[in-house]
Amino acid sequence: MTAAPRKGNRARPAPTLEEVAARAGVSRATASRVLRGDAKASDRAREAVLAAAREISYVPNLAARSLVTGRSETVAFLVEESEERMFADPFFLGMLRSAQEAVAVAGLQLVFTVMNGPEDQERFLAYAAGGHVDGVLLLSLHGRDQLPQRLESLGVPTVLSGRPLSGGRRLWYVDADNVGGAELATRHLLESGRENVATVAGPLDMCAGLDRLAGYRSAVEAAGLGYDESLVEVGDFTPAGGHDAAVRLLDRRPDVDAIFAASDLAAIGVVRALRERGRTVGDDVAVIGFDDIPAAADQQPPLSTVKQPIGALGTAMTRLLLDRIEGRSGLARRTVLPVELVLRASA
Amino acid sequence: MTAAPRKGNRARPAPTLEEVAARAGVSRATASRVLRGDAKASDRAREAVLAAAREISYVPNLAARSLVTGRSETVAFLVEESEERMFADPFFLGMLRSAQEAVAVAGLQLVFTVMNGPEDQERFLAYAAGGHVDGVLLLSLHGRDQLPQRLESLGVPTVLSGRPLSGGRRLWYVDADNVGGAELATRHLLESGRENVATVAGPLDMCAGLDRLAGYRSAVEAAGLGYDESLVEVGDFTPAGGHDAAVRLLDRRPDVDAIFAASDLAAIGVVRALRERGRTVGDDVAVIGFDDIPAAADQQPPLSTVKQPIGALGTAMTRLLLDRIEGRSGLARRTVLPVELVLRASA
DNA sequence: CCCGCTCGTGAGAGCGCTCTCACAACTGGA
DNA sequence: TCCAGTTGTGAGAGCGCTCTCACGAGCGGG
Repeated sequence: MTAAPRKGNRARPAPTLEEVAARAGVSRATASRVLRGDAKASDRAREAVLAAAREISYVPNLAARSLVTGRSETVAFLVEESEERMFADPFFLGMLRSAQEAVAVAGLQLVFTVMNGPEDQERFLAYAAGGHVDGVLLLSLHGRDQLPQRLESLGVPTVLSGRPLSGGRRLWYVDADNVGGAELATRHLLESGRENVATVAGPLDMCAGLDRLAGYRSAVEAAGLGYDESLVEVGDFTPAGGHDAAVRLLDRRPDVDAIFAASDLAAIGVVRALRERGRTVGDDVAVIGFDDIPAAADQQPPLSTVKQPIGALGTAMTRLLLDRIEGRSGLARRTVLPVELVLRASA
Repeated sequence: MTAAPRKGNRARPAPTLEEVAARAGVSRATASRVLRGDAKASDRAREAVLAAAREISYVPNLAARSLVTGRSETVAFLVEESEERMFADPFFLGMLRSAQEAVAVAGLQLVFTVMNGPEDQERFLAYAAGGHVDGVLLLSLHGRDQLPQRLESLGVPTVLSGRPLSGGRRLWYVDADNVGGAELATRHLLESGRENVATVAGPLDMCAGLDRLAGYRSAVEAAGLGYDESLVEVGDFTPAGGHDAAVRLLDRRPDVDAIFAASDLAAIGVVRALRERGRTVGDDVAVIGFDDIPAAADQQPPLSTVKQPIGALGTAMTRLLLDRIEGRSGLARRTVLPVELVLRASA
């Protein structure tokens, strides 16, 4: 480490509350009260303090405040994905956007972190538990990762996007109705006369992947068809993963006439694979995705999909976290938002 | 304010350095030295402290550390745009991504803020000057906004994306060669035999808009053609703005046979307007954009453009800011990265 | 054997704020 | 007139850490 100057390159040290108080002719306590907007302060004192603060461009030192209040007025938005995936997936971006908006409305700040490996996790844990954030919004938890449990046990309130694979009873989360949405899509395909309705599932180490597969299965069985494993191919939530899964699926079952893909991104890959095989999307093979990302409507043909309320999801997560931080009681640990089927030309 | 519990919902108060020291049988000073990785500490002390810390799950309180070091190990990524624009523009997203990566590599955290109005600005100023961030990356500064100057004067090192309209001598920034890129594009259009080369300029309250217009003008004049205002229409960096500007342009000058748009997003709007008028893009009217966002290559026809090194821009900004924070000397206040012409079917 | 080292250590002074507590200065009802 | 209640204020004790400084132990060279 070089001999870095403290506190930026500021010419003189930042003014302190002490100086404001002295200038206003009151005590530190009174100055603090006024500056925090505490009701009990005389008008005379208030004006003097405010004027003094303005005159010397006083800005309260947040670290000092934080030290005593135990609050940082900051929450973290943490994504367990590569930067690549984070920025390629409109779902994550939509969540980031709505979380950022909701946090700003509440007057807090958002720390945005992308987590790639275990060492990132340790670093983040130290950061969060160190008191630089009041809570964590956690997206894309994989497998049985114990991160949320560890955060909670260190006293950091955490809200997940999506039901976790383990610890679902004790953790807090907001989710879309993945099972219901997958049922909706699959049932529609079945009812529109398709005979061999396949699915390109999402990653099975994530609850969204499992739930959407469960919804598919449930709809198939409800139609009295029996669950046929040869119609199920596991992919992931990316176009490449969807494409490859569709290729494997078509090799095995060329008679497929409908595919429910576990995400729109995967569906885009599925459509590409179908084209490569000379199949017509919509007509020959119906395709339904999941998410309703903006690009879905721009596909050729426009992609039918299960619309997730992405903005509402992000807002709900953030509100829940903020309410927990505020110590509000009577909050539900789990919130499940409804989804809806959006039919376009692809199905 | 409700009576919120301090420090989350933690059962017992977080362990302090004091407790680690007691458990390890050393002083607070020694424990601190070990935990910070300070060289001078005996192996015996080191092991004892590390073991004690592990046993009681000690995590240093960052607010306390911050209070004495004056550093927060956090930088802000601030965009002066609406959430809408921030998330619709791949340029901003690319900058966010590369900044986030570079900051993480350095072991710091990123606070992500979108600023919509003047009151947001005041709030951010208080936050930044309050010591919760060590520096600011500022994007999309409009007009003669004095925010960077104010930040600097409060001791917060700031690095801008793009040369500011005012204060360019004293502020720090990283920019692409906007003038050169616009010249490149315009010259190419001229040299490929186009006679009425128009431009849909960017917003003129931003340096990128002005510089790209200046580059266009310089190329036109270098070709001995004289600057014709009827071939210039001001738009903004959005598809809608580009579309509307192109419509006005085509109304006025139906003889236009080439358009240089100040951004790819604007170019997409221009192409749409051209189509609506029954003009063929590439053939009838050549179009070149600016930025080389991923969507440029996916357009029909693929869009020629001036490629900005978005990732390198974000990385350079971040490195510069971190170097300033570290107090490194001999840093250049301005960095201008080269651009290149990418030719596709649209020109 | 003593001097001047280096090296690890601990005591203690803050960093700038909030918050509790005690107190003085007023109120108004008996 | 007195006493309870209210209201604004200041003194002072931390919050948990880092960092300076002084000190004692250990060392080799004169």
